[in-house]
Amino acid sequence: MDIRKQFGANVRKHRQATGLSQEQFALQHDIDRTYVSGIERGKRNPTIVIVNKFAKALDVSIADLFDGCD
Amino acid sequence: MDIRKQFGANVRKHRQATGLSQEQFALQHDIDRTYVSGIERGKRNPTIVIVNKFAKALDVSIADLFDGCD
DNA sequence: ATGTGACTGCTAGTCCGTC
DNA sequence: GGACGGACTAGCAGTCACA
Repeated sequence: MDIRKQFGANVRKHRQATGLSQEQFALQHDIDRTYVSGIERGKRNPTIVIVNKFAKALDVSIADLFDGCD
Repeated sequence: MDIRKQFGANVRKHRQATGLSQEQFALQHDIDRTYVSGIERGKRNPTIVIVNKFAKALDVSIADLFDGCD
């Protein structure tokens, strides 16, 4: 599976676990609304700094966001 | 600790575990030698596609490359 | 065998929208 | 609420000469 899709799926899973919408989540953590959308759909190829930002925002480890890769 | 430095340190650790020099490693996996150098020194902010490439080249999981990040 | 600055092409990251 | 498009700037990918 494409790593971008896997990463996006994990972001979505953990965001939904927080009960927040993409918009609420984006606003709360100072991220662009459309960027969250793009990430979750696997259309983006984020840098590790962004990965770190999402991990902290979702309150999960970075490893959790790469769960299922391989 | 800066995630770029942590990532770089982990890459270096696992590369050295293979017994290969930066140059040998770079040649073997079709990566530029100076790029490996930049990564290991934490001067680069690679994308997850690159992270995936390094994980496969080093034969470790992606989580291993983020070991020690909080 | 590795560190470093500089460079070009392209894309990551951001902002405005519509459906 | 979320998908998707266009446009823009900052910064990454990839490479080189040189130390």
